[in-house]
Amino acid sequence: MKPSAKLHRIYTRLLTAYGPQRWWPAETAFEVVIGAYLTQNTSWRAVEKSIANLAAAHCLTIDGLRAVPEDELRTLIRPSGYMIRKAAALKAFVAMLDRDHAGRLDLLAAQRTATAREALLRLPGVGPETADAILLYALGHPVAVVDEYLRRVVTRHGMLPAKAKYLEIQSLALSTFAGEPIESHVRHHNEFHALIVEVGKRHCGPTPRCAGCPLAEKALTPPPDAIP
DNA sequence: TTCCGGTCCA
DNA sequence: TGGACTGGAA
Repeated sequence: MKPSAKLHRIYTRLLTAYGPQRWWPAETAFEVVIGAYLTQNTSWRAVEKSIANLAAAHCLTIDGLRAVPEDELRTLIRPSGYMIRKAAALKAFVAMLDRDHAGRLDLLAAQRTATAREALLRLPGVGPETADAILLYALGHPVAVVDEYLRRVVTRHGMLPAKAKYLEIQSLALSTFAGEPIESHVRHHNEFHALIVEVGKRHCGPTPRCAGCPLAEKALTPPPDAIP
């Protein structure tokens, strides 16, 4: 089976097993941006604590984040770790919005996908995954988010070699929905990444735990007599 | 100790 | 390509 077809099968199987994930868990697009920074190599549970701190301090908005002193911002986001570089990175994001987009997230979102992605990648603390997460979940652009979980799934299931790069994996993920209507791509990529994270947390950690995984090969490839 | 919904730099 | 970065939970 072609890798893109196999990945599509994985998508439908995860959707059946887990149901829609309703991502990204946030009230506003800007809160998505903050969460995307804070969750870098950090559990979402820890991020929720920081988000609660920021909400209480009215720092979940652009104006709030611009106004808060950086040392106070560090204290607020302490639960999710890397407080020094993440505080500086969040300040740099607001500075970029102010300098290039009149302090408005929607004007950044209005840029072409490639243009917005380059602008994001120029920022400190934004690598390819954070850039794509912001593009997809905060700005509504149809891009695939590649994380360590997806890398494990596609390599462990033999769709790509173990040394596959970010762009190779992203290219595979993009091709998975190439046959779907263009207007559905954002929705599919949204759901797909969320489902990959879920199966990753449950089964595809550094050491795989395949027992009960909806993607276990037996479950993924049913015997011929089970196919109508 | 290991692991987090990674990024950066030598 | 390997380590440092940060704090907290299991």
